[in-house]
Amino acid sequence: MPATSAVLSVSRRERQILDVLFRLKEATAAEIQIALPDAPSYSAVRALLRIMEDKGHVRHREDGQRYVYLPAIAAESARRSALHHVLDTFFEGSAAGAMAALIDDNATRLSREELDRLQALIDRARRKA
Amino acid sequence: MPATSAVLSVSRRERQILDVLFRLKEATAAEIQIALPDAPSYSAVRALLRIMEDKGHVRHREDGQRYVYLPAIAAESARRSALHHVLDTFFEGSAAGAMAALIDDNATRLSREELDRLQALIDRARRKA
DNA sequence: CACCTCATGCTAAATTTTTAGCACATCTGG
DNA sequence: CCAGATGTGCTAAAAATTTAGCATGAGGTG
Repeated sequence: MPATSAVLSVSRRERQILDVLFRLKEATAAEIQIALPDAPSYSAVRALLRIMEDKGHVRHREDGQRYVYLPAIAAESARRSALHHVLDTFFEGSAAGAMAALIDDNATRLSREELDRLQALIDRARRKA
Repeated sequence: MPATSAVLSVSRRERQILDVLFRLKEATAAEIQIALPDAPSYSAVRALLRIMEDKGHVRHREDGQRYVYLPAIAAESARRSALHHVLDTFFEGSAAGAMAALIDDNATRLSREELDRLQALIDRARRKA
């Protein structure tokens, strides 16, 4: 269930790494290694990160003497892009369709607070419509 | 912005092909080729499809003498999986958060009918909650 | 200071993906 | 019946991804 950026040119591992970074906001190579499915070697992770930095997919800041990596594209836009991709692929572009699926999904479990919040958003959208 | 199945082991092209198949429901190699970003050769597409069929990612039925390919996993579960992946990656698992993002997104544009439909779903969820 | 740990950068090699191109079968139209 | 389109299967090679492992530097400790 890959689902990351609009960048179609990321390899499987790169995609996984990006996913981890978005989830964690930022992470060291070691942390990424742990978070990765069927974890590759530490060395492999570092190599990947270096390559991805070249390509501009990630960047890093130095903390003491180790590197802490961050996604290079704003979480905001990556998120929008990922959502739209799912919409286009599975819901014929319909946001409403996707939301319906989310609400219906048992695993979702919306709390009363969340429902209120959604309610408010819908009311607002209605006024604009 | 890849976003397909839970199968982490798909390559870039395989993922793209799966995306196309989910979007189109089913397609011939030629149709897939056209729909693919920076289209590869026809021959390449067919080879990929054969490999993916081996791996069990797609299957085909015969129409006359050509093959029409379909995703091997139900759109339903692929969809759920893709949505959850996006949720986990970008919204800390919160469906409500994702929905909020969808509603807020200018590109979304919910019609009055859709709003009504969502409203109904929310009401129903509320009763269950 | 000598040593151990934990970083990094790099290169070279293994593995996977991706591609092209042949050989062969079926259908259609002249 | 033959030629041209279109389909398939397959194999081999090119390209890209992914991996391991070495050399090196900084920090901390007995």
